[in-house]
Amino acid sequence: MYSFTEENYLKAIYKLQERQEEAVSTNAIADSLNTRAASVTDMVQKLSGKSLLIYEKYKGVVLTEAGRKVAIGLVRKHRLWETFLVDKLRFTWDEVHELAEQLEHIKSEELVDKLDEFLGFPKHDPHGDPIPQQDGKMLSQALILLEQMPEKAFAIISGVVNHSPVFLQYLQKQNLVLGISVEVLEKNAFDKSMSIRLNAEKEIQVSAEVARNLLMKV
Amino acid sequence: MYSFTEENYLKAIYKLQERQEEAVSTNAIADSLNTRAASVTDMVQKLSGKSLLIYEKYKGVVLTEAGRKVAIGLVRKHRLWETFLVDKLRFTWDEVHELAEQLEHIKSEELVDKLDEFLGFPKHDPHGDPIPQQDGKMLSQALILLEQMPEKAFAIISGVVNHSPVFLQYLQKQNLVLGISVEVLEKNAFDKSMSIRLNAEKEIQVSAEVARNLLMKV
DNA sequence: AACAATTTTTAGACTAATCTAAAAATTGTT
DNA sequence: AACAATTTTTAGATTAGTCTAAAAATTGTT
Ligand SMILES: [Mn+2]
Ligand SMILES: [Mn+2]
Ligand SMILES: [Mn+2]
Ligand SMILES: [Mn+2]
Repeated sequence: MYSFTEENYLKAIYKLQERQEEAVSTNAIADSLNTRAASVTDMVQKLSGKSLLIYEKYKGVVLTEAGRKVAIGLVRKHRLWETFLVDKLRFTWDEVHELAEQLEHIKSEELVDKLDEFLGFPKHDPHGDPIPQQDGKMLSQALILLEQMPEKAFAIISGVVNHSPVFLQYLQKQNLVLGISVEVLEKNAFDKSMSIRLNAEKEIQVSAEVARNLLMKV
Repeated sequence: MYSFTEENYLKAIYKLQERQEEAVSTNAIADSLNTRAASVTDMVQKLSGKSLLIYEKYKGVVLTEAGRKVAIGLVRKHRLWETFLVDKLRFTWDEVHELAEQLEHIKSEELVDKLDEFLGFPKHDPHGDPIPQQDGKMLSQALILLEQMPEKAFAIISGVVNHSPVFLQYLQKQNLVLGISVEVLEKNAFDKSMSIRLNAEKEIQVSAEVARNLLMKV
């Protein structure tokens, strides 16, 4: 078993690696974990010794298959717990991330699998992120940003880029939640704000900042 | 907030204090936490500095009201999580203790209260132990041991003294589970074993060891 | 190619929690 | 009351994870 701290490093590296193809830098890891580069160097040397990642001095790190497996297991647990908190305990989607950060470190394969079953094998968490299955696979839909949609196009709100509570609370208040259908009425060339219609009913304005943080399924 | 380790010490001291009136000894704590007396001395000095217990050199420790509150909070979380695992996730009563040992350290008042509500405010955990409420109070029924019951008496199985998985599995197999009504048919003077009837139906034999580990509600 | 800026590593120190071994205090027995 | 046995505390070390400051390597710019 891996320590709480080791697990957090592996998940952070996995998330950084997700976007880019290159090795993950020491500073990038330090930033994402709110720690110092020196601490990161120590830890990646330790994780390298356990064959969870490949580390070359001054070259950054890449997870091994073993490291990736651990990280995906953590993502699976994190997203299942978030789903439990929202679907069963009636937390709102802006309240669950920090709790899931704790719960994802509970050690038990059986627990996570039974939780998965109890929740009805959900495919997505409360933020629209895909939930990895037992075998580590997860379905990734092709989503586009709201800002990329042309006028007159239709799509369904299916995810968020920014996961901050303040953004999620704003979306909730505007009823910009998962599953809502959106029609683009007008794109303002000046400030990139948009007029959109929700569920063929209410018409609202959203800023460019909002438009570039909403993921849509066409 | 208190560390994982501090919490474990507080709960262990609380449990040891429950039975006896006197101060809890260093060795008793060391035994119950599988650690060394020297480590216990260090930690109780630290907890004393935080006013969670009263420590006098060579005299043992007693929890303060603050320390007691923390410990009861942990017991509440432990027993609610056990109830969740059995009632919702379909674990058996012999499987949940170790998992609850992890889950009881998740930090969130709101989570435990919502879990309580989700479970329908249960009064007892899967082993018959009372679940403390938000205010720290818990109802304690007067229970007696099966071995103390006279012949021809009736009572309901309401708790266990020994919580070990092997004992719980044995009880399950014999259908000696919570809620079953028991009639004492005969007490064997030689080996203290007993003949009992379950739910006015099946008749079985239980050893003295079993009889002194089953708690009954008259 | 040389130098400056940035990134990364190393060296050394700190904290929380633990241990062993030895010293000190308490308890039990004669 | 004296001494032995037991319990508890102290002293000093260890491990995981972290930090700051300084050294080393890499990258960017002229
Ligand atoms: Mn999250
Ligand atoms: Mn999420
Ligand atoms: Mn338990
Ligand atoms: Mn229990």
